[in-house]
Amino acid sequence: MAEEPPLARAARLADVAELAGVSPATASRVLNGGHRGVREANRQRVLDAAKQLGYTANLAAQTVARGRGRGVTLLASGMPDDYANPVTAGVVAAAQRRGLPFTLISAGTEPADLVEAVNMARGNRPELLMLAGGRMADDATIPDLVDALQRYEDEGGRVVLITQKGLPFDTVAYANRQGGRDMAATLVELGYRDFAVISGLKHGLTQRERTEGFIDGLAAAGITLPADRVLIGQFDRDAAYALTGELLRRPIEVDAIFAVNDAMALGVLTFLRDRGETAPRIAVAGFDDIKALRDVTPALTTVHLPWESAADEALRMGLGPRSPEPQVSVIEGHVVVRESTPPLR
Amino acid sequence: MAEEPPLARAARLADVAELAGVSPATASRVLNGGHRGVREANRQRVLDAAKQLGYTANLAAQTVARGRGRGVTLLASGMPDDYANPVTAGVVAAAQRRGLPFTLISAGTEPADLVEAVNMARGNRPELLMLAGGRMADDATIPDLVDALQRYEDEGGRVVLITQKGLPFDTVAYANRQGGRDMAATLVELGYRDFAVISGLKHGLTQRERTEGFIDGLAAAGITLPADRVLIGQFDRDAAYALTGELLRRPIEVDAIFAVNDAMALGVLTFLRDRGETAPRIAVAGFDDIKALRDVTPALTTVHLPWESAADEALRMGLGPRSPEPQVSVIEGHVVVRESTPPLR
DNA sequence: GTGAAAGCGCTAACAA
DNA sequence: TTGTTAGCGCTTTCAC
Repeated sequence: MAEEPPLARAARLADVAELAGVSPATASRVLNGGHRGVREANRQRVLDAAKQLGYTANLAAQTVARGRGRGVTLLASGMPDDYANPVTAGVVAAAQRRGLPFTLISAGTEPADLVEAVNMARGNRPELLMLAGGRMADDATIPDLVDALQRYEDEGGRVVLITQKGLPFDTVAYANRQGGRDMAATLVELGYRDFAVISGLKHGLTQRERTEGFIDGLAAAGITLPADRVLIGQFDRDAAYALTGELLRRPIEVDAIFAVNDAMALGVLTFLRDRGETAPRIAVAGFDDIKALRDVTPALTTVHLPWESAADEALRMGLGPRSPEPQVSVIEGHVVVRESTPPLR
Repeated sequence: MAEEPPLARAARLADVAELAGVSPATASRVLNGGHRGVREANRQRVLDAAKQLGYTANLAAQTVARGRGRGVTLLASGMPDDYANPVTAGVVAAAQRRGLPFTLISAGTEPADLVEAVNMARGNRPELLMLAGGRMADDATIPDLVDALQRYEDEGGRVVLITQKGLPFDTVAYANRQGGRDMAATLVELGYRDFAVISGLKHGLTQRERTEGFIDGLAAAGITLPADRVLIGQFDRDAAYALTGELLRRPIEVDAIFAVNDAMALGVLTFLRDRGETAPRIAVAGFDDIKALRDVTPALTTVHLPWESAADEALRMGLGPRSPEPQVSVIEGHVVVRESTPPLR
């Protein structure tokens, strides 16, 4: 039985310095500071001492001393859902590639939660604060949000928005309207004529743009989509499932359904399957091209979005020099046709 | 044009105190410290001042002053994959429920990465450090890992392992062996006789236990599984896809395949579908019951694991008083029979 | 190249 | 109830 060390304390920089026989300043220089001038001999002793003591820099102390923490904090609204949030995955990967400490803060779903989460994130003083997630067009908390973020930038932090177009910060946005339009053109070309759209909450910007783009695209092909063909619910699979049922109960012809995201498309697909394949098979298209759906049958026609490069772009923006005007980088997707929308006839 | 404030600084506690006309100590008491005795009048003034200044506590400074940070840090090895890591999701949710700041650190896939990540996490001095992810039985870095974690506990931090059974720390483990055994019993009962197992890396503890449990279960039913019926590859979908092809190329009878996790089962399912449904349909079973697969066809028979409550249990352990001996909490799953394993005949 | 010393923003004894 | 005073561990001028 070894003596139980009753209450060890973490080794501090001072301990390392002492053991190495140098000053804290020197130890700091070799352990953290840019590899400036420290004589090789001392350098080695410090390194040895650090290893021997199992020294780990106290990041909090560094943050205090330096005035700003290292790393990226991603604020994602809502919980990580089952269809792995591709944005989060992309950012984690991108941050990892650059060796940046990554912190995920997930805010609740209420708009006010976001503001609160931003303030909490501010507390950590990360060098880059990224916000991801949809936003409501009529959100009353936007001024507060902008205010909090603005404050953060004024304090020297950086802010990058992903998906949150229209706010005065560097932004990576997806070409939602364009994608919707392209999808419409594609489906028309495949021979479909009677459409319905399964969309999310009325005021959500993302779904709204995708829906509008789709309608535009149909219009360009000479097709008018009656307003009652756009069904609205939550932005998720279950809502889509329910909405599809509602849609098919109506006495109308539908040969293709466009869901504004893949999760919802999955709901549609599942509903269609559950009710049994009746003769007139209905085509389904989504938006996002999330990987978790690649094994679904039938394979889903959707708008592919390059998540990884989008995340990379966001980091590039946020880590680069700050530009006087907010930059907006629009990421374009492209339609991928798969089995869920077979050519008609 | 408003004057550009050239270089604002974040409001500090001292600023708030000054504006409120009280001492920093008092301000600290109302803003952070337990709601102790502060005269209501002062209390209000501090609150007002804070709001007016847009004050956010500098968490790093608090951590330094208090000697320990608040919140939970989850160290997940590997990247968040497409089949949303259920452990991560569970912990995020559980932490959120308790209002605990949550940080996710994702380590690389090499064992050595884990150790490094632990040291990095130590730097943040979180009150609770959780490790999730599989572990190799023959991992040479285990002593280093244990050492780093031990150190952390000695310094006053808490460590909880999820899934990493067998290390001297509080642990939440899954009843892998049991689940495998139950699955075997279930399949036999359904009438299956000729089995194959698609498993992951030979030295992975999780997959090994599940495989052994399955074999035990078969044995208990009087069935011996030839060693060559256990195919081994990576712990993921793609490997399973390839292994299934390899398996079916052999001149043997197989009427059911047990994959050691759902992601792999998905690979099996997809391969089976891709090659076209030939007459003798092969049953498939998985393990985990991840939600992302709930819409797969045929619905997957699998071992359900209660992720949410497991995460809750982990937090409960880690946040509660430290017990002299490491606690191990075993979470049991149960077999859920779905369409992928129809009763034979 | 190296060290002394002054902070960074906050908390917590201890007095008052 | 409130303020004073030391720190917490680290970085960073600024001399030497």
